[in-house]
Amino acid sequence: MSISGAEAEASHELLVIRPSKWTLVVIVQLRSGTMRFNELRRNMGGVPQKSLSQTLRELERDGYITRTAYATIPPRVEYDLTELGRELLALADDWHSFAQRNRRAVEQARRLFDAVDERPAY
Amino acid sequence: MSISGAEAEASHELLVIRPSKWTLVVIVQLRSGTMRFNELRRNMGGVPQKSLSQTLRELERDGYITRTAYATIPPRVEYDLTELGRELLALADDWHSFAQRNRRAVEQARRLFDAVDERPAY
DNA sequence: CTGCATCCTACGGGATACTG
DNA sequence: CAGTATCCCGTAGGATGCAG
Repeated sequence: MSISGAEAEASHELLVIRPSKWTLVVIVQLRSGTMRFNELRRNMGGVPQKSLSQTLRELERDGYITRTAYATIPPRVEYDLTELGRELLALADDWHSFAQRNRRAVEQARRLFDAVDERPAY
Repeated sequence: MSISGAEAEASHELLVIRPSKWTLVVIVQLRSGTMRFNELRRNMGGVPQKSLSQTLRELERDGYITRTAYATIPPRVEYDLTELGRELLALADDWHSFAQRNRRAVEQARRLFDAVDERPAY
């Protein structure tokens, strides 16, 4: 399988792998099951309501999560991963695993790179 | 393995999975081996020089690619994947594969979602 | 050929206030 | 409780011109 092709296609495909700041955080939060809006909000630290709403909306739109609203007072909305969402979760885990394994190496590489103040003729 | 934890930690980890617009495009371009600057540029479509430079610099800094400059006239610079870069390439392939498999499904989900103009009480 | 410097615009995303 | 509306700002990133 080769990715290289028309740049438009490449860009298009790669768009899928440039999630917004909070998308994958939501995905991993829903790992253990159903969650409500403010429940997510609390568990995700300082995420603004606007960002969370937008993220949830887009995830629902793309079919990664479901949204179930109950017409009670007070209102109550539950979010869940779909099958597709669980696949995305698997990918997120892969990335996280990768990041965990190589965090030190990358930090070290950065320090080395930054230490070379004599970087001539770029 | 659980991702959930302090939000700061989660954010930090997830930073690694929010590459810039061109990072993964470069990575997949280097799949087949060494490439020069303008060679990359041509194969990547309309990428501005600035963006490509920045991307290459950061990838080098983090240890994903190597940069070899030859002091010839005209100058010549070659880029290559490191071992770490190849691991990143593997992840990129996973994402691409995922995107390929589910492109239709996501498009369909979007159409369905957008078709519901009666979405009350969000 | 391989970059850097500059300018400019669009957009993500945070803070705050308000609503059903 | 679960959002929307508005404002504001930093930064990504595109276009252009210049340099070694």
